[in-house]
Amino acid sequence: MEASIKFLTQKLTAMGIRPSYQRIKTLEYLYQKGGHPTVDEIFRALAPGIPSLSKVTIYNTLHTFVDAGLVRVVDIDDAEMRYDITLINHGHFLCESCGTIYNFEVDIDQIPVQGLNQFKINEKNIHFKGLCPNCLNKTPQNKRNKL
Amino acid sequence: MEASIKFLTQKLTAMGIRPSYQRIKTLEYLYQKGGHPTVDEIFRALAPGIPSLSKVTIYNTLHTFVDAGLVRVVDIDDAEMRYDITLINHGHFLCESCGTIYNFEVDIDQIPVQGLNQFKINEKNIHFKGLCPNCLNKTPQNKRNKL
DNA sequence: GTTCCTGCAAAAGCTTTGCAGAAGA
DNA sequence: TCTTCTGCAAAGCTTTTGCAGGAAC
Repeated sequence: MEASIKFLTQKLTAMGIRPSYQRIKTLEYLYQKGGHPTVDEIFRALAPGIPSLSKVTIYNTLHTFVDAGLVRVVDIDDAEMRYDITLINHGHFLCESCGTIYNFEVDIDQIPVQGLNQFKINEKNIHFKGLCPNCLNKTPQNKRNKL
Repeated sequence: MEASIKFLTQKLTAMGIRPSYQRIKTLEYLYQKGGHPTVDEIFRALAPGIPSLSKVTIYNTLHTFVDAGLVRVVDIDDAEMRYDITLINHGHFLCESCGTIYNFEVDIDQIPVQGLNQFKINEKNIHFKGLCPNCLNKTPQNKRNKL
């Protein structure tokens, strides 16, 4: 996904978010990585380039992004929060062996549900757990230790 | 849901779990309450009846139950884990105003997904967020503060 | 100049671990 | 008796909060 500094700056400004260097770099990482990183992963990726960087700033930045609707929280992981910039309808698959989170396509609005007629739905999440193809091909299949 | 001491004891024994008083009471609470309680909620409910009870025991007990497949972890809540004894296919709806978690019916196996042909799926979760009817009827609709 | 942001330090909160005594088989 | 369970104390970890200096507008 293309993510020039100019594009990122404009994106932030358009959202009413001040385009600080830390925020630009965090947003850039989210676009380039494209996965579902934890705060710690983002921090470890950006820290070498921003020696003064604090993990608190990553927390602050992500909260700002979530409040602005720029990223979404993925709470498929019991231990840590994960953040996801892809906003189109998709589900998440957590491999219980290697811990990788995959996206898969799902038309969330077509899911037939009953009993929510009176409810106002703001957010729909779907996540599966199991084993990914890579781990299925390895034998024996060791269950992932909880980190 | 019926949950006599005898039934609970047999249930635990059948699962290979020693039917201690704490475990019976925890299982009884899960059956009677039927909701999606946190560790703290279970602890506060049982502590008056078991003065010596420790929260650690609730953690141990729930881990035992989860390992045995007796209950399921519901990770719709960012802050705390919730546990759910209903094992039939259903989704969870979190009201962002009052924090209540509702069940709703959904045929999870009928959800059309693409891209998971090579994956082994062990667990399927679906959770929505929004406002429940009770909170919709109240105006103004205050957004729930993060706890 | 004023507002907002960053990041250090510390605190807060949930969960896990180590261990000694108690309970169950 | 021997294994397993309970629960106190303490630690581990992620996340939040308070605050002073600094950056952005």
